[in-house]
Amino acid sequence: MPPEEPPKLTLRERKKREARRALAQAALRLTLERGLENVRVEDIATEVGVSPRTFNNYFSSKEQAVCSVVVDRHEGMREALLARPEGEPLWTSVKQAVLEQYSRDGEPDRAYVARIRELMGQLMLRGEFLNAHAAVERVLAETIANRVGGVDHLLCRLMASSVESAVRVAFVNWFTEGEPLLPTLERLLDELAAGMPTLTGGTERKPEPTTTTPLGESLC
Amino acid sequence: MPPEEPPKLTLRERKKREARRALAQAALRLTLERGLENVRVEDIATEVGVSPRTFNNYFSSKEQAVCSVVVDRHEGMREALLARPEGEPLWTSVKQAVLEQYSRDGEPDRAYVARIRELMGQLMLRGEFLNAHAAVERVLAETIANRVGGVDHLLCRLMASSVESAVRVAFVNWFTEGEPLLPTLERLLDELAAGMPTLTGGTERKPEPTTTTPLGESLC
DNA sequence: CAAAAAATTGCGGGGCACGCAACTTTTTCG
DNA sequence: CGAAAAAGTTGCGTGCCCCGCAATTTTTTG
Repeated sequence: MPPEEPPKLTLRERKKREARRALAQAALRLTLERGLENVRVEDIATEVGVSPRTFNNYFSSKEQAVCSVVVDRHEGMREALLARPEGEPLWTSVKQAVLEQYSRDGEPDRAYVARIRELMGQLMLRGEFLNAHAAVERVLAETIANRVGGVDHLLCRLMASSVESAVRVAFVNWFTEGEPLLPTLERLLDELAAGMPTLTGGTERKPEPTTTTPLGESLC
Repeated sequence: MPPEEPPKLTLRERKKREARRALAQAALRLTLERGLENVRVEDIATEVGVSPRTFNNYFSSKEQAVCSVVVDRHEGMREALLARPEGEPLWTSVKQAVLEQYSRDGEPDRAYVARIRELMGQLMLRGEFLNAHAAVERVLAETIANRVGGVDHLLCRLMASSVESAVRVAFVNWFTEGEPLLPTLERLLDELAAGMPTLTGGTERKPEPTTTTPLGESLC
């Protein structure tokens, strides 16, 4: 029987992706349901109908599986940013790309928020979560560099990093205070673009060439 | 025998702190020496002359112990920031406080840097490391809020978060590129304060993405 | 369709984190 | 002071996790 559609990806590849997705999804669902400490690798594997050993072929820890959703966002982020019109100011592009990315899923329901918030209490997850964000950050920096013509890599990383900061802050504010995500996010990005004048008083005068001790290096 | 000095802290408390410090130090030293995967909890405990079980009374994981140095920095950060003169512009205060904090330790010798860099390859540590930074971030936000009179908590968190972003970016640049930490850090903080005009302002266009997008993400 | 390439699985080992129940040290107080 | 209480340490046992290895099954290739 000839396949109706000859997909670009080999059968093997499709199965792999599907398995990975299923495992991640199961991991997240179960964790939201019972809390991470009550989910054994075996449970996740069973849920998907695969051996526990196989789980570890895809993820090297439960935490990684749960957080892989976050990582998956970077692909969309890259595309969104690259899709912005050429002449547009960089800050506008970034802002729109980010906002677009985070308005995909509508405002989530209350119970869900509560669970997520609870999850973040789980320290195990926080590390992995931040790790995932760091991955997104890298892609964002790369894309920004690409966008502006690869001028100053350091600055691109700074921008990516602080944009992610805004996202995280808005996110936390959302699920702890219950305030809507997007308006907050937009405001924070605007503040970033302006150097946070609201806080610093707007009148930012040049403060001395800063006679700091220039040579020391820090450890870890 | 009457105690020469009546320390504020009870004997019990002093012993506890000392034990914790010793364990953290041993953990870091051994990890730098052999790499995290070749350090068992037992090794660390033995080094300090305490039972493995006791180690877990202080830290709930090796990683936590190794990264506790970072966490300890937040105390200094708060003090430094609060010590800045009253009228000083906020950005200056923050900048000085951060720079001061990271110029404490002197010579960074090459081998040491190499080890640290290697360490950051260890994903296990990255999560915990980022977690530690998040803790610092929290304290910083609090202190900033305190400094400016608790106006807008959200903005304070944004500032703290993006400042930590700058620190992280400078730090990574330091141990991957070998460039000096403090000048970079100073520059990044200045850029932050100005909304990153070098990237966004000036010539607001840079077509030709050069299509050199490296697609693969190395981690996760 | 058979050989090659790649994925899944069971097994076993080395560790880690932690609850629990002694046991020891420090602190408190009559 | 000295005994009870409070707090810290330790050994033991348990459950789970991660991974290397080798055998097996599935998919791809020529």
